[in-house]
Formats: sequence, structure tokens, C-alpha cells
Amino acid sequence: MTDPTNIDGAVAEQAAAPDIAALSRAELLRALNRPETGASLVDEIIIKVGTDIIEGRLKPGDDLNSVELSKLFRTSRTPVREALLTLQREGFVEIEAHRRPRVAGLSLSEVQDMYRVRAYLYEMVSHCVVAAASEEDLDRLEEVQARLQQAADCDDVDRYFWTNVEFRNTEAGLAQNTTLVRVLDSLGLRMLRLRHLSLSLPGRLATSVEDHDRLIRAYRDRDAKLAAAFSASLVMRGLRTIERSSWVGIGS
Amino acid sequence: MTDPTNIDGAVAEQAAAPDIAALSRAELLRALNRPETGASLVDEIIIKVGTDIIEGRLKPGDDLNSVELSKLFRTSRTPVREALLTLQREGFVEIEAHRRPRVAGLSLSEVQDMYRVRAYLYEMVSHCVVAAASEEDLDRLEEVQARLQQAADCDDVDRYFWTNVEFRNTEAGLAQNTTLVRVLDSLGLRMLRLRHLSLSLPGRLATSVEDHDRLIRAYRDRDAKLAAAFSASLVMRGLRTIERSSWVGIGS
DNA sequence: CGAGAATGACATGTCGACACTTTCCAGATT
DNA sequence: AATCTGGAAAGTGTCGACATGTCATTCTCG
Repeated sequence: MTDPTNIDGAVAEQAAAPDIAALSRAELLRALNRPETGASLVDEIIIKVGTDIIEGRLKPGDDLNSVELSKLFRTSRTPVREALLTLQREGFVEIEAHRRPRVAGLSLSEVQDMYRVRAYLYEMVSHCVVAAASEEDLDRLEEVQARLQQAADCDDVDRYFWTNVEFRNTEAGLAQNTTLVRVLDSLGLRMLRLRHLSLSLPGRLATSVEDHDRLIRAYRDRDAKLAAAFSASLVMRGLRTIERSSWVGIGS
Repeated sequence: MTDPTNIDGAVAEQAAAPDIAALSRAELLRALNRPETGASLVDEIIIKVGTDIIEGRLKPGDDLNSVELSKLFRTSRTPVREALLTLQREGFVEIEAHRRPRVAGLSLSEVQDMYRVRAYLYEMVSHCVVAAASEEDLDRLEEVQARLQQAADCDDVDRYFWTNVEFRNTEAGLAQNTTLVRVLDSLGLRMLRLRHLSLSLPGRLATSVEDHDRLIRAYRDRDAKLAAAFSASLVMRGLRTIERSSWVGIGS
């Protein structure tokens, strides 16, 4: 582990903590499978609209008028259209022909389905990680875990959230199966809204950190079955939280 | 107000043998999550280019010049661009900024990854089917299976191929988990090229029919474990075929 | 004679404009 | 008063054109 936080809190935090905006931006682009050197115009729009949806500033059913968006971003409608199409493919936006695009809704049963599939897939990830990851790989995972702990200590939900995304993606990367990563990405994107909501509920961060700890220990012990079980239960706990919350699915 | 189109003539067409082109078209659009009533322009391009890639007329590395395509389809570049972006999202096309789009390649290890994930997911499908499908549902599955048998008897690879797609999709539908279906769709699209190749090899159709038979019997017996095993082995048999063939991955 | 720079052709990214579809509102009709 | 109808307003789908970036060839210079 790294040194404890006996230094001045504010300074240590700023030094150890990369910019959230940059982090979220990078994770989003990676998940969208976008080349780093891409045309920034479309990417800007995707990121702005996408994070607005994920973090709840845009709600299901909200209109996404392409003319207005183009005014907002000082571009023509072409890049806006492309961005909306990409967001549609990821399930953030619904587009019907000749109708205004809207922020997509999610029914509760859809949400449950998504979590089940995700849990199932993460069991596979865990099996692969145990089979393929070196000790150094696990060190990398633990480093992310340390930052997770920090964020939890500060009760910084947004930071925790995006670092958590990083953790899960690192884990998936260790599985050495690009297809698995890609599938999880496309699924994960759809779920980002929910995961954000789930982590926003009080007391959730502490238990989440604990779960991650146990998961890493299982990896260290090379116990595939245990790791898979923890991994799946970590996902399903998110679902339980949402089910208990006041979440109501919003019409598809 | 109402219809003058009741000239219902010989609409009782070849119910036994639906048009392959229509079948492939429908399956593709469904997998792409496209509304039925969509703008046909973009869809036409997607279907033409997509099936050309799947059935091997377009090979990895081939250029997909948007100007030339727009001439070919007698449209402007805008719909072509949109179609190519969709195909990119599904892994058929690679687009780098300011470079000509190309038909995407597949390395052997990627192919193996894809089959492994697909096999794993179909185990989940089988579990869900056993849990959720009624006897009538299984009847529907068996009906598709009958058509599969027919196609195999005729040694009609293309028909068998697309009917097989229908079978797998029906099965996934019975799992009653829309997310699972969607994930499988996006993965399945990427694999269509390979599955087509795999089934093209001699002697493959007969064994495939046999496998499907056993799978259905397991469903009838409500034996989830057995069904999952058959389902996975059905997928992996496709991989084995490809590995044994002269397939060489073409540069990513 | 060969390597690097300039140049031109070509393809993509973006733009503003136009036609068509949908939506909404006001006036006419029953 | 409620409903139907007509048409304007708003928004999308498509287009042709321009600007920018990339590639290939040629030209220059060591």
C-alpha cells in the first residue's frame, strides 16, 4: 500500500487525484472505441451530452433537438447528428425517423436484465483474470483500489464512481480477452447511469470498498470460484441498491 | 379512406421456403436494432455492404471510399457516412480520422476470444430458456429446426446459414432477457462472417443438424446443465472448424 | 544516384441550404 | 362546445460545396 494520509489532506488529495473530468472523458472515449486522435468536434458533443445523461442532468424523455444542440456547440448539425447516432447505438438516446431524438428510458425489468448479464460476464472475467494475470497485474489493480479507498474516505461520489469504472475496466483488461472487454464496454455504457445512481446512495461507498478488497484477496489466492462469486455479488449488490431506492423505470 | 388494396391474389407463397435475401435482410436489421419504418436509404447501404462483407465478397483491407459508394447508390455522401459509422460500431469497418474506411480484419486470437465469449453467453441463454420457455415456445424452436433440416438436405449453405441465425435468435428470444439478446446480437454480427465460413466447409451441415437436435431434446427434458453444455459445444465446434480450415487472421 | 521537400490529386470533415415530414394552433364546421 | 380542417412553424433527411488533412508523385539538393 501507499503511505497513509498523515500529510495535509488537501495537498495530498490534489497530488494523488487526477482530474475527474479528464478521467471520465478518457473512460468514455475508450469505451466508445474512439481513436485518441479523433476529430474532437464530435467527441466533445458525445462527452458533454453523454456525461449529462449519466450524471442525471438530462433525464429520460428530454428532447435532444439537433438544431439547438448545434447552436449550443457552435457547429453545424452534421457533427451533432453523428454524435447522437453514436449515443443511440450505446442506448443513451432514442431516435425515430423524422422525430426528435430523446434521452432513452429504462424499465425496471430491463435494468434487472442488464445487471444479471453483467454479473454473469464478470464471473467470466474473474475466471480469466485468475488464469491470465501476473502478480504485477494485480499490483496495478491494487493501485486503483487504493485510489478508490481515498475517494471513499473523502465521500467524493463522482470521483469514486469514475475510479470504480477504471477499476472494472482494468480488471476486464487483465482478462486478456478483447472481445469480452468490448462486450462489457457496450453493456457498461448503458449501465453507467444506473451505477452512478447506485453509488450515490448513502453508505454505499464503504461496503463497495470492502467488496473490492475481498475480490483482490481472492485474486491473490488464485481462487477462481471465490473471485467469480465476489465479482458477481459486487454487481448484484448494485442492483439491490437500485431496487431498494425510489427508482422507477421510465417508459421505454 | 380505406383500402383499395384487397386484391389478395396468390399471396399464399412458398411458405416452406422464404426468400433468403429477405431473411438475411430482416435478421440484419433486427440485429442492428433498426426501426422497421426507418429511412430506407441508409438501411439499403448497410445491408448491401454488410452482406457483402459477411458473405466474403468484400475482404478485409478493402477500401470503402465514400465518394465511390455514394455514386454506386446514387446518393450523396451523407447517408453513406452514416451507414459506414453503423457498420464500424458493429466491427465490420475500421475508420480512422481522415483515412479511407476499410473492411475490418480479424486476428485468429480475436476470433478465438469471440467464440469463447459467445459460448459462455449461450450457456446463460440455455439456462434462461430452460427456466422461462413454455412447451409452445419449444415448438416454435422445433419449427425452425425443421427448416434447418430441409436446408441441410438440399445442401443449401446460404439458406442453412441464415436459418441458423434465425434459430439462434429465436433461442435467445426465448431467454426473455432483452439485454442478453442485444449483447448476443452485437457479438453475433461480428461473427457472422466466421459462421458463414465455418458452415461452408463440407460435411458441416449434417453434424450441425444433429447438434441442434440434441439441444432441443435437452430443452424438452428441462435439463439446464446438459442444454448449456450442448449449446456451448455447438458454438465451439464452429471455432474448431475454423481453426482446422485454412483461415489465417488478417491484420487488425 | 538517393533522400528529403514541395506539390498536386484525392478523400474526408464540416457547413449552410432545401425539401419533406411531423406537430401544433387557429379558424371553420356541425 | 367539441370536432374537424387547413396551414404555418419547427425539425429532420439529404444534398452539393468548401476547407482541411493525407497520400503519392515529382523535383531539388547533397
